[in-house]
Amino acid sequence: MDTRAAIIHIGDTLLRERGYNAFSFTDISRELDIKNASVHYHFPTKASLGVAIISEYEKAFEDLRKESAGAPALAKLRTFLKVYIAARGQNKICLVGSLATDLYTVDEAMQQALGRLVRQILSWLTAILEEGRSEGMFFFSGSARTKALLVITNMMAALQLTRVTGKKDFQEIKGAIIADLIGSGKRIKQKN
Amino acid sequence: MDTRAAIIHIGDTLLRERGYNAFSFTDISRELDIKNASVHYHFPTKASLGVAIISEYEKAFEDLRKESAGAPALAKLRTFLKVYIAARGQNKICLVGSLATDLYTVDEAMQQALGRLVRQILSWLTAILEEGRSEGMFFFSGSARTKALLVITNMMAALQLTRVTGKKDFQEIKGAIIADLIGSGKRIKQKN
DNA sequence: ATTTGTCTACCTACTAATAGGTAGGTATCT
DNA sequence: AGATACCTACCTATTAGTAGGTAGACAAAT
Repeated sequence: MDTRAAIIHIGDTLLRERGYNAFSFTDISRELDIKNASVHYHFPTKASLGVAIISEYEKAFEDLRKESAGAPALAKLRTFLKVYIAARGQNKICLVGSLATDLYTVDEAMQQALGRLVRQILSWLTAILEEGRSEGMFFFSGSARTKALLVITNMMAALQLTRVTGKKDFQEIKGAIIADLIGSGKRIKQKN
Repeated sequence: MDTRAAIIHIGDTLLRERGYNAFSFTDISRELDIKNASVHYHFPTKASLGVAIISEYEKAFEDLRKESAGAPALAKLRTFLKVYIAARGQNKICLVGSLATDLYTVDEAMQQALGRLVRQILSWLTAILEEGRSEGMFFFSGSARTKALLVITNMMAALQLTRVTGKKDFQEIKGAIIADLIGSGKRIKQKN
């Protein structure tokens, strides 16, 4: 693995484990057994590393979206949720949650990159939900975008909250989201 | 206002605006026009201030619970949600969300205090939901605790996410939570 | 074939600023 | 006299970041 990619990977890990203001270039350099100046060679500023990490997620989500393009909505949803399940397995929180907390302490370039990422994730999930509803697979009232906001906030904060309450609650939340969407409770569609 | 209370207040603000690792005793001392050593007089360590801030929330939630004790479940729910609405109005995130992000960078005493707070909030909301359901006011499937996890995660992350997507989305989420609970879509209760 | 120059990826050695925290002194009030 | 609430003055560690040097790879020019 090349150093630049390794720096991004370690930076991402530290960011989601400890938060943006709790890791330093020296933390990264120690992990790679190089000097902190060498990390600055690859990323002149911490903000430039931050933007690179966010961009990596934009790529990753774009890939997931393309890969699952032909699949049924439920499979797409599961692909989407796997991102958070994987994070929970490593006791990491989601990038968006981590950076939203520290939002006003980071560079404007990072804030803008984060905005792009959020819009991308939100539009993907909105499309999945809309598609699932028109397929008759998902049941929910209101706009697909609003439902997407609800599902994303559930998953985002589930990663944070269950650090305190325990991993079992994460499963609970994940299960409830899916059950609610596929209407396992045999709901009747409302007027409106 | 006495200095100790003022320190807690400013600390809370900074914590929820910028995150635990992005504020210092000097930030607080500047705001109060005293010296950083004077802040250390009231709180010997940063962790001790952190614990005091968390304890303040335990008290505040306890008070809210008592105050709303006689009210109907929907009124209690609104009282609960007001905490988050107020935060959104000030562009602050929730304490739990902020500290969960930085959880592994803070003192164990703070982690334990946060655990207590989370259990307290969760048990209050669970009781509200359970009560509302047996009153016939709220409709949801599954356990009240699971539903409480869903509502809390929605509100927690809504504060974070809508820093990026805009305040309107916060209203959207809040409205959807209430509509879902009171079953404005005229749902039919499922078997089980 | 060897010299030359350029590029990459590191290095040593440093800076100014800030962090959390401490020792010990002082003014005021009871 | 003793407690309270501040102060000055300091400490050590760490932060993000910089200046300038070097070893090795590679390609073109001699």
